[in-house]
Amino acid sequence: MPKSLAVLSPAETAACCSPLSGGPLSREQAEQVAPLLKALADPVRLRLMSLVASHPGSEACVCDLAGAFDLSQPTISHHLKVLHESGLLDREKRGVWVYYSARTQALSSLGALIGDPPQ
Amino acid sequence: MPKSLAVLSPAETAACCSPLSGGPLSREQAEQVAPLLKALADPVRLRLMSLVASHPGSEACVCDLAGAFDLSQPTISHHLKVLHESGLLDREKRGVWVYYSARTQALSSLGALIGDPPQ
DNA sequence: CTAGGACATAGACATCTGTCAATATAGATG
DNA sequence: CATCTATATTGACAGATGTCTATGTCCTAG
Repeated sequence: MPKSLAVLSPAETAACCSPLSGGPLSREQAEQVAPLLKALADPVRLRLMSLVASHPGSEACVCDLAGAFDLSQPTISHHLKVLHESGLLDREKRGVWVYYSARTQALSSLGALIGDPPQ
Repeated sequence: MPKSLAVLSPAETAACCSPLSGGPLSREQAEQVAPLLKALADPVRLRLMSLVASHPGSEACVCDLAGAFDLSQPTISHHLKVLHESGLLDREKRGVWVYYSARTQALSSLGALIGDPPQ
């Protein structure tokens, strides 16, 4: 049975209920889920998510991430902001550093919506 | 163990191997997967995919789909083309009608990459 | 062969997106 | 306070994207 949505973030409520082949998505559902996919649908953001998610504790400082790309610091900051605002990354400041952590529940809900078989 | 990729379509090879939190994606991997997500990352295309995937036989004629949207026929045709070219929909002409069918294996590989736990 | 219907393509246009350089903010340190 | 370092914000700009109208293609029916 579907669990209660009351305590879930937007990212989770958007993707928790009905796999793609389990029935037509409503316009409202589609408009909730699409921004999450859009946030992931960029090679840089995909790599950022995978870098964060595969770090110990599923969290990483910006300084751990930026070096992996041939992009300016503001560009990395921009992509992290997109992922954060979509609800896929959490953000926490510690001293001078900012740590981003993966919302693994949002990711798995999203994966389930896209890929899980009907039942 | 990872299955052989030799017989899989681009859509499947892109998403078959390594869940997001299982290790950093390479640039090449990210550049293969991102276009699939981009194809799905639009509310209209999400609904099209779910409409096709939940039709009997996971296939539907354009004429079954267009009525569900308040958009012009060329716009629907455009979105179906995007989904087809990304490898998420197959396309088959039968007489006057064109049937699109969901590549469920591509969908589930993609879902697994995004959402599955590390092991 | 001609006409009609189903779908695709072409071209136009406004909006969105990814990137950068420049600048701002804010915490740590001297 | 003055400076340094880590990160964010701003503004600009080229290119991608979603939508439409107009038109083309291809099959089927008379």
